[in-house]
Amino acid sequence: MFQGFDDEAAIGKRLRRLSDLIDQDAKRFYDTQDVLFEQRWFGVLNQLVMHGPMSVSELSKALRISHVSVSETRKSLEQAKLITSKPDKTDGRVKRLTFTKSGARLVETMQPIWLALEEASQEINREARNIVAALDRLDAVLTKKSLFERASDKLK
Amino acid sequence: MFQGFDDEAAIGKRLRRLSDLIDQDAKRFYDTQDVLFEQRWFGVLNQLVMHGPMSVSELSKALRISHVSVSETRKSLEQAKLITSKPDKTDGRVKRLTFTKSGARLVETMQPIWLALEEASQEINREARNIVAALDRLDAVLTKKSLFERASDKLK
DNA sequence: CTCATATACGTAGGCGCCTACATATATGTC
DNA sequence: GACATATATGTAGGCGCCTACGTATATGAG
Repeated sequence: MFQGFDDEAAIGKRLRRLSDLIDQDAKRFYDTQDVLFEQRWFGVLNQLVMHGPMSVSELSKALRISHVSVSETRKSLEQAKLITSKPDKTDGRVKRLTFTKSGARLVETMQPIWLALEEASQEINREARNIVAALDRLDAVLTKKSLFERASDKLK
Repeated sequence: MFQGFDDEAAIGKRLRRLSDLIDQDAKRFYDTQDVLFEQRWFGVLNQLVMHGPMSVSELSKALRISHVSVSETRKSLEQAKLITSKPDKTDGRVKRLTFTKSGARLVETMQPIWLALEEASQEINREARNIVAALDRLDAVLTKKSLFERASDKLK
């Protein structure tokens, strides 16, 4: 007969499931605060708050997601009139995203909500005895040698 | 000015990113093995290997994903002629999924590939100093009190 | 036997990421 | 100045999950 594999060891699925749980809870939280907010906006808006205007490419690197995903988020934010794109003065390829007036107002509105989420995350991290450090380790281990390389080695 | 929040503490995003990294690597690995395989099939096929025929609802509970997601995977597996659904003898609502002949053959073909992925996962888990245990802790902490509840408390 | 409630499963539409590809611009070499 | 290569960004289509809703069947109380 065939061997079954321990689902609990399916790390990828567990990461995905926990991520979905957290996203769903954050969404419910936004909903109870009566704010129209797309979760993927947070990363971009947060980066613009911290660093001022940034390009799609810069945001892609800072957020460690593909430039396509950033571009889609930019589009959505522009449609909601929260940010605008301005061409770079010297490089014709680059557009820099910056807040509109209503974007700045939304960020002001979101501050206590984001602070509550941040504090809740810190509490969770403490109770889980530093899940962030564990994710750092996983990140480092996969950077050192990918699952693909490791699995390929096991087949030789 | 507005406060920026530490992206590194955005636990949900980090979980998602690591999950995507692992999924992408697994997909590349399947591609190099010249097998046409959808990643979401693994969980369902693996459960059927371990437990014999199971219903959508049972799989949903075992895999801890929604019954809709299981139903979509069932549809895809049926279209690939790897499983078939049979009505339950006593409960007209229930259909049980079971392997077809080519499904059983695919599982046989996949065994060394899945074993390689499993061994690579165990190696990663060891080097990351028990990421599985850390995910267990996060699971328990969120079960005890959700992000939603914690964030709601912070706003009071 | 009726009816309220619960459960199983399927479809529609959505979310947040991705790869592949295309177009425009920049850079560096010859 | 020409040309090869690199970079920035946008669109198309896809993946794997989700909620909401609808339909069919089961169960238990009265």
